[in-house]
Amino acid sequence: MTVRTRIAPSPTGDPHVGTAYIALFNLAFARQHGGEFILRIEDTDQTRSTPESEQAILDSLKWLGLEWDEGPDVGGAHGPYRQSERGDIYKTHCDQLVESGHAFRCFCTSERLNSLRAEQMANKQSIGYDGHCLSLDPAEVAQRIAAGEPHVVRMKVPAEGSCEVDDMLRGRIDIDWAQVDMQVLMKADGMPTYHLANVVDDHLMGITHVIRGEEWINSAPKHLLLYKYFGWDAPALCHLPLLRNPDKSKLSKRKNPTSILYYQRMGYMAEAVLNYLARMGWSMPDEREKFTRQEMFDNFDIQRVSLGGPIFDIEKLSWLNGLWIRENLDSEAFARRFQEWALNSDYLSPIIPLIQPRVEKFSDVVPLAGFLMAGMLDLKEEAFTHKSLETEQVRRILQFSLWHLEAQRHWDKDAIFAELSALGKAMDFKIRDFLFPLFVAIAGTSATVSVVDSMQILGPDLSRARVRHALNVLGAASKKEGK
RNA sequence: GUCCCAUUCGUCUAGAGGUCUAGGACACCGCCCUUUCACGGCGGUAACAGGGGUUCGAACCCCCUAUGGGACGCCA
Repeated sequence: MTVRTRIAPSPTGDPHVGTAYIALFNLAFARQHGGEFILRIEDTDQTRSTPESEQAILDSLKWLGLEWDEGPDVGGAHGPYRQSERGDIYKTHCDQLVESGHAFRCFCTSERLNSLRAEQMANKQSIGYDGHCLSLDPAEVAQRIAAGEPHVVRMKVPAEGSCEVDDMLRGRIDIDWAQVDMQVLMKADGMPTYHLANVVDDHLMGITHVIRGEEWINSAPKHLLLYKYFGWDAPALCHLPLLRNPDKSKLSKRKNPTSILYYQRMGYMAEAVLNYLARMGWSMPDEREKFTRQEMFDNFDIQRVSLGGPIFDIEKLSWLNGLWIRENLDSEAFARRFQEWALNSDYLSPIIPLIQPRVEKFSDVVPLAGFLMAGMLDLKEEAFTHKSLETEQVRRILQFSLWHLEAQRHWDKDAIFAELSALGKAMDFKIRDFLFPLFVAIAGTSATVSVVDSMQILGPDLSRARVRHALNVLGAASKKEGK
């Protein structure tokens, strides 16, 4: 048995806890059945993954104690096998589908597709490709290809009936073929879409079980149909519930820290984070809350997964982490772990040049740089009083900065500074005034080291969380200055 | 808008027709322990979304409604 999941690196390079969640259940299922677990990085678009973002997610999963098997090299154009020289397996398979009449070439422009969509939206029809190029004359197709006209390849879909999707947890799900779009398989640039790549290399790699997030249920018919077109056996499918924000929407960084790096920086133990993730939608047969990775694997039963989307509750995670710290670490281990967390040279070396010029005694270090080893700061509203800024302006600065920080893709100090200084200028503040609220939000005081350096060191999620916290301390930005 | 998935205390969950006056955990409240705080111990508040069936009997099965979420890209 070979189980796999696919992960997409985040464009910002932040490894998402949802990814770890899915990976954990894949691993548990595979180990429970003595099978392999294959992890593939999926990014045929290549807009998300860079060597750094891929490494970041892999490192985070390792930190959590998750492991995976290599699996065979099937020569895919992407993923960990991107380096492969074995040629384009997707093009070959795609051509095969065109020849067998299961797929067709489509020359429609994106303008036509956009207006089609707009029209369907206006007429309240269901949205999808209208089959415009479905029955083009083969001679014409050949001619247009020869002329170098850009085109894509789309899969054909049955005109009527429905697709039966068998989900390991949900049983049978019927989806009408009318709901299934004639999915693009091969893009105009010659890269496969996720759907094609997914099916082709899963088959080539001998995948027997696919455990993925709930958001894929609707595309399951496309995948199943492709297996059928190729004449291959489809793997068993399992769709796990999605982790949620406290407002029940899909867990997102706008509302929550979602990066594994954040939990690392906050000083959670990997064992506890993994333990907590395991409790999302799953429970031990004896209902105990605290258990190790191995204990989970020994008792794992995927049928015990509950389907309601669980809300990621940081308070309970913290409680669990406290249990781990108190019960599983003796003084020596605690000392070692703490040292690894706070005083390792990777973390410390970028900090030293920042603080060394500003201290007179070693005893100045903790008061000056302690905020770089803290979680949320204990801020008071008074800390934000400034000689020339009104409270309302402080709020606006923090709110706008937060929005910009949330959108920040490359989290390094130069990029952050460029972004903030442009924003400050646009809002017509002097840069030193503009930065003041951010100093307080990030460091608790304005008399400290560079705020953008600090943000880089703290990382995006923790920095954003602190700015968010500062806004909470100041009250909602909309609230009018009355007192 | 169309389709799909879900719905047990505020939150995570146990519960596979009778053992459910629904159990555990987090959070919250109270008491005890304690020079403080935390830890720990004990106790408490708090839920089967609503309505119809099926059945001798329903949290559990079926239908409808409601609510929440997800999907509808040459993203994954």
